[in-house]
Amino acid sequence: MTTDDIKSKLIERGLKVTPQRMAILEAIYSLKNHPTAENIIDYILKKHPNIATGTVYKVLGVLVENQLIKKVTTEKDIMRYDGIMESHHHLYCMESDVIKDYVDVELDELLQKYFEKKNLPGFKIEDIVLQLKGTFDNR
Amino acid sequence: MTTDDIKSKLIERGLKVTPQRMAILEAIYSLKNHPTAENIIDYILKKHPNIATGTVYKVLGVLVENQLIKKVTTEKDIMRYDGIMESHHHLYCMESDVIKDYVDVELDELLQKYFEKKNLPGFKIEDIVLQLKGTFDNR
DNA sequence: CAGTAATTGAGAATCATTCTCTTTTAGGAA
DNA sequence: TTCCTAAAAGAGAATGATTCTCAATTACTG
Repeated sequence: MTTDDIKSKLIERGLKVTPQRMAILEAIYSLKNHPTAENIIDYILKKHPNIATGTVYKVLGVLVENQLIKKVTTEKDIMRYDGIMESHHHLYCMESDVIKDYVDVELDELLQKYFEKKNLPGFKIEDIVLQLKGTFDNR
Repeated sequence: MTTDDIKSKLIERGLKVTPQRMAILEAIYSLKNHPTAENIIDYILKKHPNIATGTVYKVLGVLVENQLIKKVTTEKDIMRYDGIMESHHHLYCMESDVIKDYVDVELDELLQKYFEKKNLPGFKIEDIVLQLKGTFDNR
């Protein structure tokens, strides 16, 4: 993911390209494990000492609205963010709060077929998120 | 769900039976739509004008730890609570924040079988929660 | 019914997030 | 390129959910 790639993503959505938005997107792509706003701020401060906390939250909101990133919720009351927009699920470790991406095309197809047959009356599904809660055995 | 039923649940878990815990559990069972702590406090204040906010949060934490209730997360940063412990999923309406329970034994079996075969290396699944995000058509 | 550890109340403290308002800036137009 | 304007960012106060502290109260044990 180059700087130009990131810039293109913003332009595609009709968003102005600002250094702050570039830096925040770059941070989300670099930081693994679904960073919190705080993680992102810490990361960015190295290169942009003057970025305001409020700006980070504002930009994150804009990026979510424009579907460049996703919010990820856990049972902790801190929001986390995910830069991967392809369909995937999450393995959530309740002990360590680690969230691992879980891509499973076969499962997605299975679920899609299942819900095509079993129509949910009055509800239009837009996204199916499977949260697999558990613990990582080994390290 | 009678008062005695609720009391039994507390005793089963080895928890002391206090009026506050009784009232909070009763509130969660009565309030539909996965109440927030605030919803619960409002509900309880009618009968228990002196209950402290902090107590409600503390009790909610204890009830979650003891598996009498579950936390439910949405993209809003307010925690919601669920008194139904049987396996079920959620239809989450992104427009109205309504959360409807979705019980589907067939789906649970399908998922269970699927993950029995497809072993996830290094991860022990304890709970599978499907969040179906979308919108309710009518109403 | 007394003793004790657990629980609660009251309110301050914390911490993530939002808001307000002023200043700055990106990007289109001249 | 330079100008213009709406959009974005900065600074820091405000908000609001949740947690913490500590003294007073209470549920259960014996």
